[in-house]
Amino acid sequence: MPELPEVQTVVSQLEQKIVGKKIKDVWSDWKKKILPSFSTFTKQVKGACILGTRRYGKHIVIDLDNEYSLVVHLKMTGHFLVKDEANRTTKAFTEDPVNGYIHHIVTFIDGTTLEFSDMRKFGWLHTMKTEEVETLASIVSLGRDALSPNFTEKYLRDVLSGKKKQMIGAILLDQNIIAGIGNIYRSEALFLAGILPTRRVETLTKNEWPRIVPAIKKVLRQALKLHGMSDGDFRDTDGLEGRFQQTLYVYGRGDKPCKKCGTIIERKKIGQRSVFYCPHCQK
DNA sequence: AGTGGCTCCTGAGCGC
DNA sequence: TGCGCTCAGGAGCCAC
Repeated sequence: MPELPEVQTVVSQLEQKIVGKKIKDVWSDWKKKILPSFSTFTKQVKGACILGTRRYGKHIVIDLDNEYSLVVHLKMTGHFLVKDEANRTTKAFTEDPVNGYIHHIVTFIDGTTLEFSDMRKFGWLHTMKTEEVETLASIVSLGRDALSPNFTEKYLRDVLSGKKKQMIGAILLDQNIIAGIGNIYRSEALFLAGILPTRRVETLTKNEWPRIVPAIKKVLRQALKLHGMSDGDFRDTDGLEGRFQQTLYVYGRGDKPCKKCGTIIERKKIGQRSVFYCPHCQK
């Protein structure tokens, strides 16, 4: 569920909230998702201070001042909560069931905690030398970041020149081509671009090509502004929902009328994932 | 090269 | 009421 806008929301909030803090202790009740091991993790982070945060596609990187870094993937339902004396008992933390699946906790010496809630336990944390972060397999293989200036129509055309038979809907999900898009924003971006997800790359016209990259950037920027979307499980570090779901045109709207033309939105599977599209607005 | 299926995991929603 | 089924989904992996 967390895609680029949600992950960037978390990275920005962590930058504001935990940089400079010193780690006192760590705890986990789901150690199999801490790599390379919980004991290594403990040794490498205890006593270190947070230097800063970064994002690679959907990966979160938390750099420490001891030459180690913590790389995190939220996968589907993972999210970070930052709790302190002042906010620990807010309703978002105590009453929202989505925030109640805490499996990992980092405690700072000032009493603040960085907690990782993850209902489905797919998310992972991986400690390594800071200099090794960019060599991690799932990071080194990433395509250009969807919001980076170097993600351009030319880049997309070049990288897709060897993938003419693939469906554009599958392309948008491929992190090794474009980093950051997930199942929600691929449907939304293709709606904005007016292109059916099932279209093969080789059939895209000269009028359609220039619409793809701007549509992707537009939908991601809009979502980022609203702290992402939380139809399901995403929460920001305050435990609060994003607001983008109110602006969805097609995702999750199967059998409902298109907000632009009234045609019934259809749903289909590409791979194992649902894509939603308007058969009238998208060609 | 391009698909399809399985896996990790849990909760929601459904049919009976 | 409660059981069992299916689905949701990021991404790696394997098979055809």
